[in-house]
Amino acid sequence: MAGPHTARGRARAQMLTDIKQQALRQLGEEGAAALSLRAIARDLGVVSSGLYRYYANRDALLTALIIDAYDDLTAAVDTADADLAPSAFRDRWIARCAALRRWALAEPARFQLLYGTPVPGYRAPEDTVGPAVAVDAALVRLVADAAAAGALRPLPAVGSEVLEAQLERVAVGLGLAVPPAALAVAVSAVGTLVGLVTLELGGHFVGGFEPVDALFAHAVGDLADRLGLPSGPA
Amino acid sequence: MAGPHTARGRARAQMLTDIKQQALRQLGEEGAAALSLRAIARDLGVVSSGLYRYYANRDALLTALIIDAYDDLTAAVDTADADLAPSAFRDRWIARCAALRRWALAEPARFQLLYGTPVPGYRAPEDTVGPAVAVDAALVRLVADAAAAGALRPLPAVGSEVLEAQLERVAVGLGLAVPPAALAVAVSAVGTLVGLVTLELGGHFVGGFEPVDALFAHAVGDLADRLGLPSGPA
DNA sequence: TGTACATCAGTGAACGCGCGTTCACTGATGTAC
DNA sequence: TGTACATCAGTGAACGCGCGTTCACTGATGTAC
Repeated sequence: MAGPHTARGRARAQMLTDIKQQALRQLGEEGAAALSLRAIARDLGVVSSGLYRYYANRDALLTALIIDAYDDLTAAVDTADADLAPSAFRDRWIARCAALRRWALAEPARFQLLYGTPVPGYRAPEDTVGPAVAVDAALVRLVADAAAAGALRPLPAVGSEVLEAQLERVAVGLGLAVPPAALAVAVSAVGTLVGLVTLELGGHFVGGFEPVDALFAHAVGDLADRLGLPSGPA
Repeated sequence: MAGPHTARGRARAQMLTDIKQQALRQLGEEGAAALSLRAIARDLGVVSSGLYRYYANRDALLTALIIDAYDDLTAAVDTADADLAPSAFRDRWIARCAALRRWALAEPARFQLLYGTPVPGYRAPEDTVGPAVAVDAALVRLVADAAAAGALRPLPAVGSEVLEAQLERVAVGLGLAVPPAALAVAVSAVGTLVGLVTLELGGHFVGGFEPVDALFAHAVGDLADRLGLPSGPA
């Protein structure tokens, strides 16, 4: 392995990102299933077999793209409320949810890569689990913060021992202290966000709710209500 | 056109469904993007060019599969509460939501065909809009029935003129009388259902909430609470 | 500083495969008199 | 009921295209003495 301080090392790093960048361009135009190493090589002015110096095969490239996408989405969600007062939990929730949608609309193909139909013949390796969970964690963390600040409305128990146990296990897995009932709302909130964005990207709202902004904002506000998030210090 | 009472007519009808059936088998094994006319022909013991007597091209077959899938899903949802008392709105809601999930888990590829990543290069024609809307209508209709029976909790106004106008337009489009605020909840409920099922099919709950039954039931119950649906005559 | 060797990026040809769609055709089924 | 013609299902060959991956190779970049 050449270090990053040799010309080779720098060229290699550049090429790795060039490949991903071209892959993303293709992804945006044709969808993940049509992602082709030969087309990427063509666009880069390189012979297709040359790519195997950088990625072991097509699946390895897909995995890299998936991990990058999770990381980007997590970062988008996590930084969305940077300008808001830490105690403005409701506004922060809204900002984070909106960031998820904004990212998805800006990068539909990458969103579909994460939450759409599994790519035929591709099986996501373990490495993608951590980055995938980080997205959920970015939303749940806010709820945990609100809980720590005593800013969550007390919710009725979930009323299912199985679910209660699962929720506790997941909270531990995330390393976050969230009351089970609140976590249940947060997780199904992730479902709502993913579902609404999926429907929007799939054109299911065309002719009805387009633009979807108002519907999405209402749904997000509703979720905040269920969590009992207060607007903050005003 | 040979009528349906000639040997040719019957053979033709049979072949049309045989093709779809083989297509569904392939869909289940490889995903929609990999659907191939040649493979279907091979499975049917027919030469690939022969299929063009039945479907103008690959897209036409995809369209037929999509419409069938919407129709099946709608039927599954619509008949899910047939055994329940008409006034047991809450139980009926739960039954209908559960039917959607059950159908999706039984037919994951067909669900993804409807709500997953758009098939590359395929543009859904207008004919699919009606069947797509029918699924939503199957869920909203129950809410409309509850509203007509005075069984919906009065909800606060949605607080957005844009959204209010959209909701009214959609209600008219569906031909259903639903208070705007309740329709907003119902539509975002569709988002929640699609999102949770999408996450489940994508393996996002593995190691956390599997089996997802309890989480799903809780989310559906929560939605019923927001609509204020009563359990019925007890 | 200069030379000998090792590393590795990128080439070009090849393997073996798959696809959608068109076209002229043969032979069986259906229709009209 | 029997014959002449029209319809149409299915054939087989072909067009033109794309793909992932392997392999032996050349030539430039890097390393160790």
